[in-house]
Amino acid sequence: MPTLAEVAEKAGVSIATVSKVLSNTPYFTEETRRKVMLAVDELGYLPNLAARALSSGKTHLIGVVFPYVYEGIFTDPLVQYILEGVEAECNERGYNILLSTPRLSPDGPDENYRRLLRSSYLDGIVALDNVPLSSVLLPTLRKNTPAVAIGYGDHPNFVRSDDLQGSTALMEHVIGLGHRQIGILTVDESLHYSIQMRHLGLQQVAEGAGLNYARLPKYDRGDFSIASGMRGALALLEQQNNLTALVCINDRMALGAIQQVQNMGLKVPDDISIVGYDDILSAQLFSPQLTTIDQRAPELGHRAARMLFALLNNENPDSVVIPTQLCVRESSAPPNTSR
Amino acid sequence: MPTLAEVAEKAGVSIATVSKVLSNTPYFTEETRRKVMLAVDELGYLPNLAARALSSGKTHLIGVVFPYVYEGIFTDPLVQYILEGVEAECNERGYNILLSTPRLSPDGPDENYRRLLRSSYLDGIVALDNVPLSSVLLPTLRKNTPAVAIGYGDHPNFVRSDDLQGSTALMEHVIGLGHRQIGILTVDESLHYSIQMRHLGLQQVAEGAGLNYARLPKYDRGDFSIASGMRGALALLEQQNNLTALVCINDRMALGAIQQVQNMGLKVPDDISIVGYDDILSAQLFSPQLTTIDQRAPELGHRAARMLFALLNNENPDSVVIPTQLCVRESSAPPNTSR
DNA sequence: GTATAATAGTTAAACGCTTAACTACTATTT
DNA sequence: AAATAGTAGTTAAGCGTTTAACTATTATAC
Repeated sequence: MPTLAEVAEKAGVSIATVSKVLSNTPYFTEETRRKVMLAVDELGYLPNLAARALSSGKTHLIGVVFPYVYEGIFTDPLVQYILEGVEAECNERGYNILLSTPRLSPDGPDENYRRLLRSSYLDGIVALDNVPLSSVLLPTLRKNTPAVAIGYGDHPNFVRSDDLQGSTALMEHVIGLGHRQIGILTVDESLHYSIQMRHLGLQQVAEGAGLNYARLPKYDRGDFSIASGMRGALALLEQQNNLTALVCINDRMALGAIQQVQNMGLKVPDDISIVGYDDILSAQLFSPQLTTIDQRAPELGHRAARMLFALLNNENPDSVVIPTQLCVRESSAPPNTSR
Repeated sequence: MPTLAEVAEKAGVSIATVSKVLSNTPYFTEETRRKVMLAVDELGYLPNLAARALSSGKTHLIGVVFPYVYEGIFTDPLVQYILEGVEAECNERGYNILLSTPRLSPDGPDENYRRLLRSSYLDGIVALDNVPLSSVLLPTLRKNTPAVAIGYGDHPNFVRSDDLQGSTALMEHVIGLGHRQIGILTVDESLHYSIQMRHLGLQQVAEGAGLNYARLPKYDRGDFSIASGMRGALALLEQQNNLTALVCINDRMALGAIQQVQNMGLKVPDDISIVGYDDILSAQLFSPQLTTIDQRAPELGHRAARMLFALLNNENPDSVVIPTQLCVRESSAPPNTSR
């Protein structure tokens, strides 16, 4: 690979001149600029990014961090959409994405990740930070790396979906339809801040309607999977067979629940309403189409990236809470009073 | 951030000694090693990756390249599974992933990407290379960057799914059920090598069964989307209403086709069989469950990454063709002779 | 008892770029 | 006419590592 020195020699100028011409510094004649560019073209010169990074302290590399808290994180629609959004913003600005998926433990993220964070290799970081187990962003604060958290991690710059508003809207929809015998399918909330917020929304609305939330039939040993949705629906209906609605903490569990109750000979929504959260692709394809909450995940990625670039620009962007959208489809209806 | 020099001073040895101790070179006393490690711990030293990259020429960064040929590539299940597989292998070895999504044009990939490739910033590259429009790997050959292609791009090291075998199995299944009035829903094959191979498999089996493949009703203006599957099914059935089977080039179009024929009052598979290709998540959730081909995409990612590490290790790995698996589910059945 | 090999460390060059500090010349102001 | 400001380019230091080449000491062989 040709270096600046070779370009400089070919163009008959100094190394510094070439460097400055390439970075568009003023004070050069058209003639010099032309000579340099010609030499660059002829040699096919491209800057060595490592050298540039060492010298300038800028890598044009953005770390995008998804803690690896369960198998197959890239098949998580939230992760996909965030990536989509961040990629678009970075591409537009000529930044590259370094994808990092640290393994978490109570002691914090793994060694490799900590090394990366403090290696001066990343100009900035966007991290999905929703896991109480350990924050992936704590170390950035110490080193003053610009960073944006997506979620509820304790960080000055964040973007998050309004889980409270979303779950409130979802529960209001269910209760507004007239349901009172409601089962909840969820996961261990200690794993996820956003899940805690969703629970809070469900609880507030339930109690506003005079229901004792703590007493509602609840299955909380799910793991977001379809299979666990099936198990959960089975468990709840065996426990109390007059339930008229199941509220699920995510779409995949809701889809599992629908399959399970259909297998048991019940009709959705005639015999039982089932609602989810996320609005994944399958939610619209499934029959019946799933009533759910669209959390506008691509927007999370876009906003987080734009916020990060504002930080890199020494601006002072405001944190953002993005409202969700209730999608009423076929899987929810008023309770069947004849049952 | 502390540097080697500071560690060296604190430990009372030279910079070179610290560097060598850290990279586990032999010939040091236990005493020296201990002193160095102590200083490293006390200062919280972490190597500057840019400096290391410049000096050693190794970045421990693997480029993972997905050409951005359509909106929302990260929601493509093939991309997800490949990423999943590559990530697992890289994480195990302490390598990081640089995610690159070049925009393609007939002149080749975009400027940014070409710059990246030749910047000495990547130790190796795994690229999804299936688009005849332009190869994303051509430039790597010139620079001797170790690279593995996933797909049919013209490259000495590749991993690919056996699309010919997969489409052969799919068509044999349909014809084996007794179908002869078969419609094809597909996309413009000039866009994708793998699609060309799938067509070839369909054609060979069809002609082996005495059908004139060129004469089969065909809709080839799809774009992989559900919506285009609906349009395609409508177009074919309007053209010829005695079709007993639709073979779709991917699952999303198949799901669209099923919805469309159901809207038209037909039953799947009683009135018409519909099969897809890919085995996406929704394929198993949809009702009826979709008969399709599982191309074992995660395996593609794993194998490609392992192949790349073999190259980095100066070994000479063989290219791989991975067989697919036919998944027979509910959406296909023998033709209804009463129609 | 000397040559050879192994061990334990140091010195200094190199990687390729950016940029502060400097020189030299020309144009403008007072 | 001298001082100042603007333009056009060069010199050289510095970024933080790695590593070849070197020195010095100790152990082993014959």
